[in-house]
Amino acid sequence: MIKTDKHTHRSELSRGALLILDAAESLFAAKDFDAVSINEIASHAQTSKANIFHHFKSKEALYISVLKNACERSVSALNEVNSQLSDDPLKQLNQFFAGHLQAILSSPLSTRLIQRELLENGEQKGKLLAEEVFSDTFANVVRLVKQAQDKGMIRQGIDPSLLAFLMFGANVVFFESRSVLKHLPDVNFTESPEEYSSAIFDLLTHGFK
Amino acid sequence: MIKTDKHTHRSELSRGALLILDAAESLFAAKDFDAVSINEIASHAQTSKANIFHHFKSKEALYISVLKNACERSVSALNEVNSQLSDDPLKQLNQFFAGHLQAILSSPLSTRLIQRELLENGEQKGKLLAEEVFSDTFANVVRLVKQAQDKGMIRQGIDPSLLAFLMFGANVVFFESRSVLKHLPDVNFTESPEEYSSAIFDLLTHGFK
DNA sequence: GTCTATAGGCCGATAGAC
DNA sequence: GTCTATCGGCCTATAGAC
Repeated sequence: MIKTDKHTHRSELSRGALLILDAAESLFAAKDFDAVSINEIASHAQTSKANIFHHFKSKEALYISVLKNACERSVSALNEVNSQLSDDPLKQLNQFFAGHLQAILSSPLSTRLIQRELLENGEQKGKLLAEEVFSDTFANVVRLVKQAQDKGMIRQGIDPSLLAFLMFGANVVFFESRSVLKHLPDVNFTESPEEYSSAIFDLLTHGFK
Repeated sequence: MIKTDKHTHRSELSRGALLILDAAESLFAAKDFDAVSINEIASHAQTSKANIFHHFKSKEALYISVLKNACERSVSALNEVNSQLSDDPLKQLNQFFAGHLQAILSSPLSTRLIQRELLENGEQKGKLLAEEVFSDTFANVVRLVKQAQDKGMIRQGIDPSLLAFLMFGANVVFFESRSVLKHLPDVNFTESPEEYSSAIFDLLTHGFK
């Protein structure tokens, strides 16, 4: 766990602090840590700079609160996806894959925050992110793959973690690349995540051969 | 083209300027634009702050020089990969895929720079990046897929650009995720890009079924 | 809890000597 | 081309009134 002496969960924060947290989230999601000033957050939250330092002991502490919140929201969104699955392991996999992409796209702020954290601080905080954010969901998908494998619906030669990784990866890359994808000729799937999901899943299922 | 009144190609730069450029590249690759100060670049290049402003008209101009250089190096590395291919379209695809991952991993500085540029400025500069960096290489791979499709080696239902995208994406995500991947249990492919390449290509070829 | 005012530091960029 | 010295500005963070 990250250690912070102040409250970090939304439920423990006062109303004023929540406004600050939300303003900070949208700004930290849009721009790098250093590119966001406390003044800017203050004016977005319609309060004063000093008041931010009253609620959060430093700029970094505020950032960490924002990040933890985003991680929690992200994890719980994925748990929700995980809880609404059918019985057929293959269908489960398909549903999870589509749901994951939807979750990513419907909370672009959290996604961007985590993505940047991975890019800038991955080498230091990779372990933390692995354990607190990705581990459970990833393990669940790996388990799904293994179940399907046991029932003969996925061939034995497949490495479950590799398939799981590629499924997550396909979604993440879609999110990351949209801004450039839409300017490439002959790319038709940018505007339709559902089509993308089902086309990728079909490709992974049957291969291109 | 980005317009810059100063020289931006390495060959046009003096020795002093090159030292600055290299120092700047390693720092800009490691940290965000705002997190790198001219003072820091100066001390890494063993020169003075003022001298940097003598060679580059602003911090941003220096950053753009660094970025353009990285893009050019990245493009030419991929062209090299593209030029060493066999006749069989499918083998070509496989070779390109493996070569692309190798190229990414062997120039992590350029890769990180471009990745960050996409993350931070993708919405504005997505078109520029698409046209100047990704377009040609992407088109080449799409063409490879179509050739293989014409020869019946890839089934007709496959969208060539989708397959090409997933191949690039699989490599990019591998690069991005290594710092967290290596902390996930049951993931064995992190340390071996070659294994990863061939396993993914096999998965894409035959599917998991 | 919220404010104004300000401390103290580092920033990008410039002037001008050599 | 390279340097030292310096400017004006914005930054995080704090002091202290209300």
